[in-house]
Amino acid sequence: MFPYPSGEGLHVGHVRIFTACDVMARYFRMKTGRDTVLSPMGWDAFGLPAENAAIKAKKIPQTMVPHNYANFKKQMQSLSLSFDWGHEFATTDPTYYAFTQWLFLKLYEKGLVYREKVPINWCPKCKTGIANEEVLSDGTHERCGTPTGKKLLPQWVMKITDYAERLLADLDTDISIYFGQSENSDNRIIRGSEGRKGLDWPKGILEMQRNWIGKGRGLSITFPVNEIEQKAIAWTKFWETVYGVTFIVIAPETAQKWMSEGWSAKEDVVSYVDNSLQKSEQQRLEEVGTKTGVDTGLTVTNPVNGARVPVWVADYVLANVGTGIVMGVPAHDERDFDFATKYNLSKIQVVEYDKAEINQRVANGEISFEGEGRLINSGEFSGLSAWGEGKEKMADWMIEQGYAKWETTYHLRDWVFSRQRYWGEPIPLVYCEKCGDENGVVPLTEDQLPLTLPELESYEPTDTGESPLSRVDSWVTTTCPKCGGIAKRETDTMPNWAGSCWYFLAYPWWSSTETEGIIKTYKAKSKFPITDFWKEIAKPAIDEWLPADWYLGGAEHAVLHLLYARFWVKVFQDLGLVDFSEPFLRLRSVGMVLAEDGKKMSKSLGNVINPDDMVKTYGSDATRMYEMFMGPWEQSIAWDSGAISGQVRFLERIKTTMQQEGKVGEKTSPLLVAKLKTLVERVEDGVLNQKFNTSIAGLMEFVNSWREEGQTLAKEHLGMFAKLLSLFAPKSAQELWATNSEGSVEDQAWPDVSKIEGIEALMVKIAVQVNGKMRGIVEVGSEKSKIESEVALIALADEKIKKWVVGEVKKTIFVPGKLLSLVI
RNA sequence: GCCUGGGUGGCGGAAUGGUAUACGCGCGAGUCUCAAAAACUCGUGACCUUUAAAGUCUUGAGAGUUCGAGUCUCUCCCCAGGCACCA
Repeated sequence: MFPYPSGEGLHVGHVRIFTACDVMARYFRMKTGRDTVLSPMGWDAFGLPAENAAIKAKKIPQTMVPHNYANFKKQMQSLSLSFDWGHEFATTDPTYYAFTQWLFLKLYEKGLVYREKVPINWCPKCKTGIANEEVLSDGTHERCGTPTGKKLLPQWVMKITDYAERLLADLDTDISIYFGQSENSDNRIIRGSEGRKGLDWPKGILEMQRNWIGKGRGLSITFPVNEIEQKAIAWTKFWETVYGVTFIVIAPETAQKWMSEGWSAKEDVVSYVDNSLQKSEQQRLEEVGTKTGVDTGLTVTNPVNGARVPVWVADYVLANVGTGIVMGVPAHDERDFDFATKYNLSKIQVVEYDKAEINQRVANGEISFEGEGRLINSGEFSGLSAWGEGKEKMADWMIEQGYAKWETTYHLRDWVFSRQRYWGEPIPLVYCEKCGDENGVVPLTEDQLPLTLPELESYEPTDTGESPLSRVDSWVTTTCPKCGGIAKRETDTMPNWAGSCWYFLAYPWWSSTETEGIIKTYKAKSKFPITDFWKEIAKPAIDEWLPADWYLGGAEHAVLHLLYARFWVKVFQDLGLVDFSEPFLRLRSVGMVLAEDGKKMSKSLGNVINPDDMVKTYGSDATRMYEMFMGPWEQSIAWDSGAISGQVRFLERIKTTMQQEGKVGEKTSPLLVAKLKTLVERVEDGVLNQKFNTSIAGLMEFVNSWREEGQTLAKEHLGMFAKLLSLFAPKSAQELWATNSEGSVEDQAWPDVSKIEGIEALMVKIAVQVNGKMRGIVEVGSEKSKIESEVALIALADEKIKKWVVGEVKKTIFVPGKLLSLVI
């Protein structure tokens, strides 16, 4: 995942992610060939943090942002991160965002972007509307931590809900279909992913996406309202309790809708609804648990038994869950129980439980209970099992009778896409009174892209929800692309997710030196420059490289970037712009690097570790090694400034050992031949499973063995070791390589284990157990170690073991070359 | 409440059902030095024991499967992250 280049520079957390990327890239280049690897880097540079920092510094982001990413790049290079810099770009480059705008227009033309005046999440500090995904569960804005509110504003919204089902179902995409598609497929290593169903992503992130999409299958049951022309359609997964409905609750939003459709509600209902709708997200969250509501005076008829029950309005019913109307079944739902108890509404038990105590308390109206039991008070269904036959038969019957129908609901809401801020891609739409659509909108044509962001001296956001761009008359006033008359530009900008929704599609064909020029030539010769460019240049490169085999980054994007990018890719697939439905086949999420005190690193706590200082003090190799060694890569871990000295010592020891008399020679000692073979596999295994700490431990063990008295390494094998080391410590490895060989170690092929020649150690240690307990170790020749009778003979002759073998050996278990277990 | 990870020495952690505590940090002793640092060597889970040998115990708790369990099964406890008035 490309970083957001803040003014503070690289964080040690970035170093952890990008070193891992680098280690893997270096490994694959050696293993499968330089031309099989694309390991690019770019800058996600639009958006709030950069803009806020620029405002604070009284500068313009256009000059500040390039300065920031130049610094990031310098830091990355000082860490020997071997990205393919020829493909570098920033999302803020006009040539880049011409494509972002073009892709936006593609979505627009497909009818997936609509304008609506809706109450949206509003951050009062950043003074902009934000998406649902950007509001944390405590109601604060994920960027700045400010409590958000609601604001009614006309917004551009993306219909991500149209793709809800595919976003959910494709999590189970068989990714093996993608291995084997590209030209480089023969070389792609899919170890660890074979036979896997679904995206090879961390379980937790898959689960978070499933929860966020929140598919629910249930019944919509229609309760006709007696007093006015409305139907209360309640959605439920627990329709088997429908005979227990003693009231209906509607959300304030639903009440408002009914009022707008002609219901003249009582004064207290109107004020309750007004009041609730004004509550901020924060307030509503604080009030969870204390339920309030008002009797509307309306009643509905329960279709299943003709019972008339009252309709209440209460804000514990959420408008965006199901239909915004729920059945009140206080005997079998905790929330309904609380509400009914508070307002003295009746309770009817419709499920009887096995546990007498629970059953009695439900019958007495003392508690609610949800669980499997037998239906009672449920007409012809009484006596059937509540979650089995009863549930099934009741559904069939209600549908047959026309009381209910199946309905699948999703938690996912459409994506609010406009931002009332300056530092984002301008939305390429204009308003023309003459030829606009129902909203007055005309899209720009692609030869007019990029629509560049004007440079402004003052671009502070406003409290009114007006974009800063709206203050720039000269920019806002334009001509209509259709009729040529006077038109006004859209002044909202895109969220910073826009650029990151497709950047991975740009890497394969982007050239930091050539793309701008090529686009110019396309513009000169074609009315559809971007479309033609995509077809002729971008698409073939995308076909060759994507989807991405490995995607490494932080878990904080689980339902933000990772959801949005999947959505766009699916749309692009439908538009024929790409040929795949999932952008990232294998995702790995890095653990956080915490400060030494175990807290999050932050300027205000003064506990930040700066990678530049580490490089200066210990060197880039030791810094990289330490970050890869400090713990399992996917796990959060606190920085330990003492422990990095271990890496410095290790790198130093390699050099001093090499200089010692007799350590490098013509032949490798038998012990080291065997160890080198396992080391190659161990390093490889650690890299492919992101267990870099074990790879490094292996390298250390090998050096420890080499340092033992009498152990010699042949020049050839020392070179092999240098190759392994080069993944983690490229500079030290190159020094080592250069002592005996020409060229650059990173250009070499990965060692082939089967070609490691030399005599291996002859003696093998076999563990001996008696009745399952370890009782000794015997050394036998490697040939004999594979033969049970030979090992048993030696073991039983061993004094230490013999004394535990009292009586007859009833059974032996033998693992060739490893273990002998005797059962007495 | 639900979901997903975890729980192993003083610390970070390692271990296809087969020698638990690899590797590193720290700590202790020693070598070198006038001295210190660095470097190097040795030691370092607990108990018993003057020491050693030998032994016993030990991977959150308890049970089970197995010749053999950190690893598999069940019950429970705790920690971290995510979701949640989701009907």
